[in-house]
Amino acid sequence: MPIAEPQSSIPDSVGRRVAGAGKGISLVEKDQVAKEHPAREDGASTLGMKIQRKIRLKDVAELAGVAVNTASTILNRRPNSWASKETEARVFKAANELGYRPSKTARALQSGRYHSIGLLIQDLTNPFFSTLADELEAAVEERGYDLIVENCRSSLVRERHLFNDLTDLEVDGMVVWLSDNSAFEAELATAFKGPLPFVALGCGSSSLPIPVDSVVSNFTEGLQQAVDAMFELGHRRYAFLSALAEGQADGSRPDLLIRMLAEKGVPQSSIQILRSSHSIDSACETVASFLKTCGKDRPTALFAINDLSAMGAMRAAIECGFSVPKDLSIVGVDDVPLASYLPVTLSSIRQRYRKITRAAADLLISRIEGTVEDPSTPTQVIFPTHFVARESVGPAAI
Amino acid sequence: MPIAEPQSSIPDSVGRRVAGAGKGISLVEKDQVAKEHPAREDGASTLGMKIQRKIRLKDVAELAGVAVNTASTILNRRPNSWASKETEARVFKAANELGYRPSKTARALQSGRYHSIGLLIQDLTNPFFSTLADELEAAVEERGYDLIVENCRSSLVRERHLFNDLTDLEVDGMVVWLSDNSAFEAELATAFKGPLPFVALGCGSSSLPIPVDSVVSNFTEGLQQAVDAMFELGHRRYAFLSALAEGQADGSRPDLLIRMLAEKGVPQSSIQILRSSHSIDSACETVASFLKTCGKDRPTALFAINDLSAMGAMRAAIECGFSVPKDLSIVGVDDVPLASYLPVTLSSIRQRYRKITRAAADLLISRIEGTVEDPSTPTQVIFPTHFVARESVGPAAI
DNA sequence: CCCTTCCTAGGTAACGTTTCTTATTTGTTG
DNA sequence: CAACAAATAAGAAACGTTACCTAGGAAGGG
Repeated sequence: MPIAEPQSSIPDSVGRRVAGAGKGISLVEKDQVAKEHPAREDGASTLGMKIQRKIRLKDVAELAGVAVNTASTILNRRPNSWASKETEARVFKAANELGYRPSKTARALQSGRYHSIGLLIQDLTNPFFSTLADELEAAVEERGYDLIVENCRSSLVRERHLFNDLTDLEVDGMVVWLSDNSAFEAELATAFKGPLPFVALGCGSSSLPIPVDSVVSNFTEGLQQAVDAMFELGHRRYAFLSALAEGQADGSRPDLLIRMLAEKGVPQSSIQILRSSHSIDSACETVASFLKTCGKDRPTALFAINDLSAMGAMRAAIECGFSVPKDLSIVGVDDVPLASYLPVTLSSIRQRYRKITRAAADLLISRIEGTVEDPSTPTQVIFPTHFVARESVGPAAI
Repeated sequence: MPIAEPQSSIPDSVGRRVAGAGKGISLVEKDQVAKEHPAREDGASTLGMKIQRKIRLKDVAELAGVAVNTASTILNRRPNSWASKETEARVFKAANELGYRPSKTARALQSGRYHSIGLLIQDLTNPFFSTLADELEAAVEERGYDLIVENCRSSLVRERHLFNDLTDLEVDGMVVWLSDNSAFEAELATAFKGPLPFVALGCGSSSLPIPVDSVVSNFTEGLQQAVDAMFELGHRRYAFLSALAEGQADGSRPDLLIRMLAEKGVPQSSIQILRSSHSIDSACETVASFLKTCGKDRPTALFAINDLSAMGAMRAAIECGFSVPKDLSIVGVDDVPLASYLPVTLSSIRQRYRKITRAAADLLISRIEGTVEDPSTPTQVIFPTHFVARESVGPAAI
């Protein structure tokens, strides 16, 4: 509700729709009044009913008997809002009576500010990203911004396209979760120097930092906890369900796992790297066909690159006649809300959605509003991750 | 890529970023050139690097040696695009050299068209809605529109607020999936007469039709199939996990179930109506506390209002020590993609996402573009639903 | 009593497009 | 050979805001 007088609240919003009917100002009836301006006939709804012309600031100003800029100043409560109390009241009254709603478009065109921020994600149907979007929306809305979701729908070319045309998206800033920050190293650096503020999100390991504003989860800690726990449970043969290509996720993750397991004396030959795309069906297929062919030294534990893949893997295991966790323990990444509600609850490496989105919103908005101390150096925020054990892990079968 | 000459494709998009550097037109360096116009200094990135002023159509026109409107006409390939071949070529060349990107905002302000449509949904974190959004986005994008997701985040007041301020959202049309179409009857009717085209989505039963453009799933068929199947499996005591209030979902669903079961001789006293909010945790709690207290004539089958609730219910059953489907069979609604990948795959009443979203997009866009035969009468599209049996249902335990 | 200063406004020019109307050339026809 | 139509282009006015600058009157100080 942009229009609200300090003291009194505005009339109910349904009332606004029909207000002004008696004023002869904003309604066009049949078509007797219509000729004063060749008003866009809106095509639809041309049968005997009133169609309402857009109410402009000018209409409000006229009704209140002031100039448009005066009305603008008052309605926007600009600093140095000099207007007298009575004028102010007249303007608010007129605005409410007419049901004035400012045009965001005109505002944006003039001011260059959009009051919205964009979020670039891989795949909205992945619960991880939809949760992220949901949280981020809440975070930016608190601060007066709308969220525009840019969904790549799992297409890498769409991702690159959207990222390169970032300034086409008319927003004040962007939050981006790329499939692989290191694959976008050059573009990230370029974009950081560009006019559009943005924050890169991601799930990083020691290969960090990337030289742009960013909020990342430190994957190392959570993975270490998971590895410790799995080793403790007796697992000695592992599978890692990774992305299709190196480029489709933080490429260091498999290496990280290999290194951690090596420290415990697990040879690399006991670690199977599986690759699938990020969709659940692809994960399921990949794991199923692996389980059917891997013979006697089948892994007893599987790490998946995210929870969605982990779910696919779990399904594959079950379909192949294995029981989770008795025959195969499974660990995901993200800890999506759903993980703890599956029929076999999923163990996962938790990312702090809420914290990540709040931090990203804070960082981005301070960048947008110019309240950042040293604009030339990137700010990096890192949040820890940790392992959450649930039903999907158990002791290794001998 | 809005700017592309019919024959030749545009230069690579990274190149565009720095193109024009030698022309002395669009770049401001250090701050020697900067005084000709008090250009918005973009706060960020003020250290010795070039910041690029937005390239306007005017710049393109100047470089090409034509008037702005000429450039506009050419770049937009307007019908009656009279311009001579050479002029056209000059304009395209200039646009590509400068990396011109039209301002959507200015375009929208002038033309009143936004080239985007909005989608109003309850809860983006519900896989049903995120899938719907994903599909709808694909559908409208094919037809040249962007999708703007308006997420109510499960807040009914937000829903009503957003719906009432529909015209505030600057889009060419809306697709809305309300929590309960019948609760919005008056608003829907009003909005249908309003200037903004919209299509109502929903899951209806015989209480349809609603008198606005709409695309609905006929819930009756799928439910009938499910009821038949469950009865066949021997189930005689049922639970229905419904929305918190009548107003939070199609209110006729419980009645429908009761009626169908009555036809089979199942008395209403054998049907427990449970109520929870639409979140998975709420569903889980509700069902868990019900199962803990329901004593000996515990239902053997549960219908949930949607798949998310069904998952919550399944988890509740498991946590209470029951096995699905041995002790309790569970049926959801929606058939979200995830349903068939759960460790215990979920039986569900399938809605045709793809068809629904395509139909909604077609209908809405024909409305927007004025290609609808009789604009005053609403069009209604109904798709069938059907029952998909999976692991979560089985024969009733005696 | 006049010159400043505050208070309260209004005027006008942007913002970057599209659209409507007008003007110039060139070629064609009666 | 004049008049008229295409063809090609430009001019100017919108679209609905906000931003910057100027102006009138009242109060106050010298």
